[in-house]
Amino acid sequence: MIDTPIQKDGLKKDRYTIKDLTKEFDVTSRTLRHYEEQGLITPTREGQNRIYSAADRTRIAWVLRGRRVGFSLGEITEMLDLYDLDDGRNTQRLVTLEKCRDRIKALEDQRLDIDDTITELTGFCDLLEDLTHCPNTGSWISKTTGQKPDIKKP
Amino acid sequence: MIDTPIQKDGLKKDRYTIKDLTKEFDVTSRTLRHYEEQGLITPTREGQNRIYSAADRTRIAWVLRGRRVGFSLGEITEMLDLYDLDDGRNTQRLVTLEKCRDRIKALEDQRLDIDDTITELTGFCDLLEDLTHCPNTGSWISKTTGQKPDIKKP
DNA sequence: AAATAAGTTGACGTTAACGTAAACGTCAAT
DNA sequence: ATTGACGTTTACGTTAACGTCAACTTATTT
Repeated sequence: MIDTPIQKDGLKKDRYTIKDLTKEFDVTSRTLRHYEEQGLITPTREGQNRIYSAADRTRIAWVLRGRRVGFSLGEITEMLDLYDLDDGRNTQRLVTLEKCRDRIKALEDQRLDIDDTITELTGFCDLLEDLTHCPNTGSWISKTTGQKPDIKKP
Repeated sequence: MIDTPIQKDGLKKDRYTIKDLTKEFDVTSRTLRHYEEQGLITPTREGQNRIYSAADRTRIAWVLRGRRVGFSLGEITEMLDLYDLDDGRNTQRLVTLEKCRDRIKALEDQRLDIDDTITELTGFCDLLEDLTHCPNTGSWISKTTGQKPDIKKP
């Protein structure tokens, strides 16, 4: 779960300036305005300045997490819209449910890809650790087997 | 592991046309040429036509997997270069090893993000499944608790 | 021979996700 | 009252990762 912000006085914060959030999430203000342009967040105004709510903050966290795992802003919009049960139609609920499941499936596939990549890279690390340079021949050999490794060059 | 291509005659294939690979990976030829322009693959030529080796094919698989998990072509180039132990310097090996570990760390972080997202979406799915529309009030209530759900709107 | 298919090389176009710069408002502190 | 720090809008610029199109060559089929 995305953590709830707690103030020093122990209250949940419900007011954030743009600076607060750029610092917290390490993004530029341009980025937050961009998300606003795209309709991903809708901060209120105080005079001319933007004031972000706790809900805005939560959505920003969603967006950034989505970006990190490779989703486009459009896809993230879709995902956030899933939470938006507006009218009371049941078909709408079922469609939302299906989309939601599709998203989960995509994420699970992505997870498999990541696991595979980690496995490959880890294997390569092990190989690298085992390698040592042979000054006689000028090439690499294995510490354990004394043999040349099987490294494929492009 | 990326699977090794086996022909009908049981031999490992070492010659692929561009069509072969576009079909296998479901990408356009433009994409493969783009990867070549970026130096990610270096197919040989037969007359004017490109001929891809098994190594090329393996690299393409890497690139596409990398793309799926959100890496840029530049980052993927880096990752592939990790496999490229050129001269015999040990420092180079150590640098490679470190980069490799960094990549693994990044991938593990990404997996955490994915798991979190899956958890949230799954929780929301459960909530959706439990919901039913109440014709009297015109709003949604829980089948099990009979209460209104806690859906946060933006 | 003519047509069709599949490949090639430029080279310009497109989209997403911001970056960046200009020109201005506002408020507290010096 | 002026200097910063922080905010705003407007709008053009940039980068990555291809798409798209034109104008070929080359091989195969009719």
